[in-house]
Amino acid sequence: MKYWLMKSEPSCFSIDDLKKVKISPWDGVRNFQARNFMRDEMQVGDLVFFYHSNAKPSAIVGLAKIASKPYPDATAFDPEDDHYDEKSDRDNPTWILVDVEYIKAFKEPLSLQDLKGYKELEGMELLKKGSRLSIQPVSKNHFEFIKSLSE
DNA sequence: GCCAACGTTGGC
DNA sequence: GCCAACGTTGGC
Repeated sequence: MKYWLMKSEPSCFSIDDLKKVKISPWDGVRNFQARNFMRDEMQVGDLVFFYHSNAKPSAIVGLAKIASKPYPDATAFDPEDDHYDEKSDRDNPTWILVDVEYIKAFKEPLSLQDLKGYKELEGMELLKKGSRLSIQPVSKNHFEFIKSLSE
């Protein structure tokens, strides 16, 4: 069992959107590091913190889980899509994703600012200066600590 | 809207 | 393979 944090701008796709559809492909990722986590390391059943970036405030807002094995991101082949990538080959797709399934939204979002106040979370990728990685592993200790904060 | 940090691209 | 230019992310 691994633990993850996945960022999304709520104006684009929020925890409420995921709640409505229950399960959704995590499409549009165009960063190799983030892709590699989805392609190589995620397992069905892994738990995920859903994070709202560029939000007021930016915060961890809920819990989800990985719900599929990796498969190609269809939006990369759609010229009408914002995330179209003309260099991605259907026979050898560049962009790979997994499905994410809603578990719950936290009663109170855990804001980035608040999270920075806990010494227990020192070293967490999300809290590092200049951290932009949109999909990142979370250690078991950090995951359980944050989950306990949400309860 | 600003800007720091970081990733990607392309000339050489 | 270096690195300048450019684009994107994301906090503030």
